[in-house]
Amino acid sequence: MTSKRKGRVTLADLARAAGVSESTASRAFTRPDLIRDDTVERIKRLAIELGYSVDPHARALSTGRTRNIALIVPDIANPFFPPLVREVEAGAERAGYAVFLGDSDERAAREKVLIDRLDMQVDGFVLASSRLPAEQILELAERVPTVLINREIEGVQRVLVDAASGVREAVDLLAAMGHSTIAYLAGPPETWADQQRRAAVLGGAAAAAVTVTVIELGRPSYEAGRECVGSLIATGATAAIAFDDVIAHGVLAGFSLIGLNVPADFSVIGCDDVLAATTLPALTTVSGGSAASGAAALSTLLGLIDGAAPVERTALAAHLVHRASVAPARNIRR
Amino acid sequence: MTSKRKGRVTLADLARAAGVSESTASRAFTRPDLIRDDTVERIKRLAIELGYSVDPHARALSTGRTRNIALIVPDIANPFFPPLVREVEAGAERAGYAVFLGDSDERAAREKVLIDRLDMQVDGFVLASSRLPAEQILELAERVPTVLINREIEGVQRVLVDAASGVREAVDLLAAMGHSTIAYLAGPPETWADQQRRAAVLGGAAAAAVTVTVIELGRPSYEAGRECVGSLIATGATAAIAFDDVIAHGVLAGFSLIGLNVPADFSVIGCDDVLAATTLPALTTVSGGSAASGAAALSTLLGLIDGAAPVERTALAAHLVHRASVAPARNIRR
DNA sequence: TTGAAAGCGGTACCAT
DNA sequence: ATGGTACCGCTTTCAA
Repeated sequence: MTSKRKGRVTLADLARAAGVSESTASRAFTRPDLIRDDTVERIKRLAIELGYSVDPHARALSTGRTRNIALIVPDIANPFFPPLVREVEAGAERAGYAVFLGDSDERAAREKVLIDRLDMQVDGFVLASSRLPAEQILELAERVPTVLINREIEGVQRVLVDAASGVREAVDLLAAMGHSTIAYLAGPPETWADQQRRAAVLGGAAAAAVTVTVIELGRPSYEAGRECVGSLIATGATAAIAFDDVIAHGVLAGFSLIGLNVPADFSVIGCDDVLAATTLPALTTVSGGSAASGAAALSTLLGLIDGAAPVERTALAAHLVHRASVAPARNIRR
Repeated sequence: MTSKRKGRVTLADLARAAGVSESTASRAFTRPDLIRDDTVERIKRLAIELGYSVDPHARALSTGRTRNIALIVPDIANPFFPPLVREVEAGAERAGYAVFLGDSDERAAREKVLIDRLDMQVDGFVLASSRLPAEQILELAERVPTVLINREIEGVQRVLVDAASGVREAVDLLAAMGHSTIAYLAGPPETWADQQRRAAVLGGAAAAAVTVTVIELGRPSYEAGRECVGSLIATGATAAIAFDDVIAHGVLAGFSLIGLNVPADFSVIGCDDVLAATTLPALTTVSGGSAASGAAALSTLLGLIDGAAPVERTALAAHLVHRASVAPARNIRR
């Protein structure tokens, strides 16, 4: 029993100083209603004076509750996540929870390892864009409170950024602008977000009678966007909807590099609205709310932890934000 | 004693199943060298079979070590931090540590609260760009292993991105390009990073005989950068060095908005190199290594935790990365 | 309203 | 090489 850090003040010390039993001292914090007011006050005063604070481990060992939660993201460097993390963080702090952050590097195996390491140390999980197979998530969720962000699994609490409606708007806008051939720059096909957006583009295009070519990009990145411009033009499309803003941003750069003008020569629409108006031209995008999804997931999780049965599925409406990267069609090849 | 989650397998269960004492079962994991090889193997196999895993709280309570660390940042949404977080995260996982993330929202008070909440739950802290008064940091550091990033306090372990040399290069480049009047777009004056960069600009300018005006911007943001362009031009400067890339990016937008061309009409240099070549024009910047500082801080912290006495001060050299936002001077006013 | 004492799940010292 | 057992610091019956 390696004694802990420095001269930590324990509950026993506090109780002795206050001339009460440990039970009473403990209750002064956990069930003050059971203790005489003046006693409570005396103990609390003494606690501050002596610098006492409860040992979370000891408490957790005895209660089984940790007041910690875990947030797992596939890539903290992807601009979609920082605002989400920020909200979870802020909300957790308000509720008196601390948060473990795990970065799975987009790999299911790592995600699993992170979850296992954290499992016993938290009261619940928020899994953002989880890459784990559904069975594993189900198994986890029935054992410990778990909320998914942008992953759809029946029976598991989840918060979904419903980009579909916004993507429809995007397709309709392009159609209205005379774009009869467009492209969808796809994200990781294993993600719910891509599946949903892809379906929305395809569905919307069919309804509006526009032709769409899907270009697979793999890991969504600025470079991938920049480099796909050649094949993009080759499809004969006059406009593109990208899986996310990062890709769209790259596309913007790609066009600029070859001397083509967006939106005059080609229209581009992104998703997520995480770059705000910081691109040139300002990116027209489907705004869903990275931050909002974080906030929603957190409150759902807190509800779950407190034994409530929150809405199992929360859909956050997304809508198209018109900025400057879309204009009427005009054939760029001559 | 609210029993913990579901039917957790405890060490006692495992020991019973293996027909050994708890001591032996425990040692199979912590000191396998003390136990007969076949016994160790049998216990470990059984552990997997039964789904046993040690309870971190119980272990922490008894050993005083948590295998957790805390990372506190002022704003996870500031692009300087995600790569840093990523590195800390990755390194921690490799070493078998989990990481708590705290976002102080640039406020010392919140930072203090976060630290207090996490204090007992971690083996050490990494404080990035801490806003806390030096005494508080010193007090913390002498009680628990602590490493600072971009904060200079004698006696406390720290990792510093030494932008000075890179900033000098920047000033020299501008001078060589004929810019005789430049501006420094300052960051939060209470941060070490700003103090250091400001001094480097001022010092470098004096040495190169160029005039420099400092423009105070407060919280560094894209908007602040975009909006300061007017006053920037009013100073008569023909080039600017910004506290960070985010501000520089805003400045780029500001110029574009009023129809001025960077770098033809005005040269801009950033700091941190977190936007890579994603701006238009690609931003010339002082590259310090957000990621590198995270990695360095983590290994320093692990050293500290293991009782080593690592170098107290690690300076990461920064250098100028030439991209496209700088060109020879040319008076923009006529 | 308060106290005594039995855990919570491990670790590590002291024996054997 | 293994076992017995006293903690680690707190919560929570059960009694008084």
